Amino acid sequence: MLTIGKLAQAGGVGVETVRFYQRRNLLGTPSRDGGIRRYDTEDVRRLRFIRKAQQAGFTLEEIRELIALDSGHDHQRAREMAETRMAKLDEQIAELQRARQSLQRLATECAAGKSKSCPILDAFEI
Amino acid sequence: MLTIGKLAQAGGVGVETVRFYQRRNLLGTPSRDGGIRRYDTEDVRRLRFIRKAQQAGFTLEEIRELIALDSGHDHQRAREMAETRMAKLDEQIAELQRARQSLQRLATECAAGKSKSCPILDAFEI
DNA sequence: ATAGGTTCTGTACCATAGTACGGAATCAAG
DNA sequence: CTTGATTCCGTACTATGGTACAGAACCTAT
Repeated sequence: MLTIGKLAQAGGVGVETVRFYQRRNLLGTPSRDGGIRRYDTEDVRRLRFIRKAQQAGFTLEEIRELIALDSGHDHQRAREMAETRMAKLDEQIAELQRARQSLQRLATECAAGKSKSCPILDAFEI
Repeated sequence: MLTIGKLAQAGGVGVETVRFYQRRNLLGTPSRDGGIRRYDTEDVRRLRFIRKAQQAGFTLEEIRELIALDSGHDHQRAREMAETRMAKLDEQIAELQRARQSLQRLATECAAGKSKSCPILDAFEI
């Protein structure tokens, strides 16, 4: 059984973050040993789940739902959530690529120095 | 000369947003007509500049700096900022693509249904 | 036994980019 | 001239994901 500090260390997060996840119901209510929280390896797994899911772009609220699905073994809903998230990721990627392209074009024009004024600054002004 | 409401409308933002930009020094101090702010077409251009630069991924703080550069005609610094932003965009795009790929892999595996448990839920648990 | 590190609780604060609201004053239209 | 919209100011609140702190209690090692 781990104290909050050991759990945080094992999960690569801060102690306050564990307490924060607790408040958000991302971690179950731990057993107490004279007031002090005691965690097990399941909690470590849970903490790592949260970090991996975050990397996949899920919000903490979505992660809370995924955890609930895990208990209910609802594969269907999990697939749906993954697909929704992928669609969002595609949208975000496309948006960033558009931004990147227009910025690239402007920087190139600016480096070419054909116009008197800087196109990076100008371009937005239209 | 425009009132704050007309300026907001012209820039496609809310009145409160204009006041917010004012507080953040993204818009200059407007002239007053008996206490009431009066804006000109330059302010409309400025407002549109802000929105375009936001689309390119700049934060309001960076936009504040770009506006200062515009006054100082500092092309060099503007190019640097564009390049820094592009590098950040590349990083963000790569990160999202990694997230997308691992999610895709998981969803495909889940649909295939070879394993008893859902790989979307499992995969994070390792 | 005592010092220093952890943990407990609750609340407040950080950044980011706004949005909302109360109450007073003023402006425009009928 | 009155009604309704707009503007003023300051402050507080939203969402997201934490981070910090105060003051007390407790745990561990010397």
